[in-house]
Amino acid sequence: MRSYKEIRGILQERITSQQWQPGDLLPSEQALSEEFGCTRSTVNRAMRELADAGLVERRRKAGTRVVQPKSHPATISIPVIRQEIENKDQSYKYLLLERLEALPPEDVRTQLGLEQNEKALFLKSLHYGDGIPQQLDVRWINISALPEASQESFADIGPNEWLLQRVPHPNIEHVFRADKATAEEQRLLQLQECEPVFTIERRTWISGQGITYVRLVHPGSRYRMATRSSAIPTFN
Amino acid sequence: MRSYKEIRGILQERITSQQWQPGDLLPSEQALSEEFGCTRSTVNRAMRELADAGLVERRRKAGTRVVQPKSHPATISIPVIRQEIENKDQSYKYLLLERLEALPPEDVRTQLGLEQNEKALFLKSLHYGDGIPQQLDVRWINISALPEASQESFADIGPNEWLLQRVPHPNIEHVFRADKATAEEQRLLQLQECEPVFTIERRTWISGQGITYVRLVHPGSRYRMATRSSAIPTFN
DNA sequence: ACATTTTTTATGTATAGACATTAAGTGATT
DNA sequence: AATCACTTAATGTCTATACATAAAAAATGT
Repeated sequence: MRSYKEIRGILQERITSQQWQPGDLLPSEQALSEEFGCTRSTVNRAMRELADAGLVERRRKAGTRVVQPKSHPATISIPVIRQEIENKDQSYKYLLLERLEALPPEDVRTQLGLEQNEKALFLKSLHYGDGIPQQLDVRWINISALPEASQESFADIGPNEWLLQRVPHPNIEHVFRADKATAEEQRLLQLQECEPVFTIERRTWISGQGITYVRLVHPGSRYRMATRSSAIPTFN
Repeated sequence: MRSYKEIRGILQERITSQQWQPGDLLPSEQALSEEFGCTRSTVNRAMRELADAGLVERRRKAGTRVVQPKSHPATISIPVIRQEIENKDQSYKYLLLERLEALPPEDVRTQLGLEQNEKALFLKSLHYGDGIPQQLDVRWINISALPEASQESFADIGPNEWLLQRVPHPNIEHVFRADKATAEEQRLLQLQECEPVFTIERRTWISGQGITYVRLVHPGSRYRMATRSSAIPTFN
């Protein structure tokens, strides 16, 4: 008797080995359940997970087809910078550079969904690994959504970490860029002439309400973002 | 009667609203099935999908707990550059700069898993949008794994696109970086002084056998990588 | 007090069966 | 040939039930 995992593995193998090619129709759940000697439910779960993984597409009545991918998937996990530094066995240091409540610029205001004259919390902080600057965090926080932020000094904990604890499961949008460093960035991050920065721009919100808008700026020579391993699963 | 999607939505709401906080134990499937008036299977599916999404962690006997996230997830889809250009309604042009079979450098050799004196196919190509260079593709292909590549001129189709069709579902590993441009990159991509490049490094393989190793080099000022929308689902 | 065994319990998986939903295919009608 | 309604086939979901498995908790023995 075959488990859904075994079946999923067999089907995946037939697809990646191109025994079944993009566009090809897979046998119906009915047919496969007979082939594998199990119920349709079991096959259903196997095929559903392959669909979740993007290997096949399923449509009622039309059946299940192997997908012709049009792009390469990549899933990234962006840890809090302290984690990243400590994982490299470096000493972590955090420095708050600026903290004030002010009217954000227009673009940030709309990103956070604030009123015309609503103030937000502005934070600028720097994170070191072994005494070398690794990340500049320039951030606006919506204090209407998070009044506790006004009470927090951020002297001892980075805003990223603080927010991750306080608002654990927001919606997120990221933009990644390679930028020329501004003069300030060059000074703060101790960059060499012409050294670029790797920028992560992040916007988070919960049910339509903006939480934070941040630019995480990294020295190009000291930062890389990598996908854990393979994109195609590798399930469990 | 509630569907697993409704239940999943209700549980998700209770988590994101922090009615259930990180570390909290959720009610058992049994208890929830009574609350929602359905069978345990239905609750199981709802909770399982929340676990897949990373919102909760489940362990036999111990139950289901809300996760305290330690990082921000981001899933990216990297389309073939032609798609990306045409989606912006720009005219696409492709130019093959170099094509030769040669011994790859040591690091590439190990990445592809080649023998000491095994040759590989080297390709260098440039992709334009509206006449402006957008991507430089510098690539090695394992011709032992893909003998057809030797027969392909790559005069009319980019290697990325060709490979996506030929090897649709490989394993993938990505590294993203902000780099200083080399002199050659500066010339080919028509970069300004000090303009950085956004580099995507990709390694693909199937069942241990290396397929390709590539550096996709983009002008920093003309490239951004973005996550589609939210990281936390947004399911179906 | 500590280690070992047993019990218990929540999740994990499978089954057999039912009905729902979607959309492809078919055939009749215009 | 185009449009309509009807049939049908494949996936989608749910139920009720059973047994498996992992690990926490309790009971037992030393």
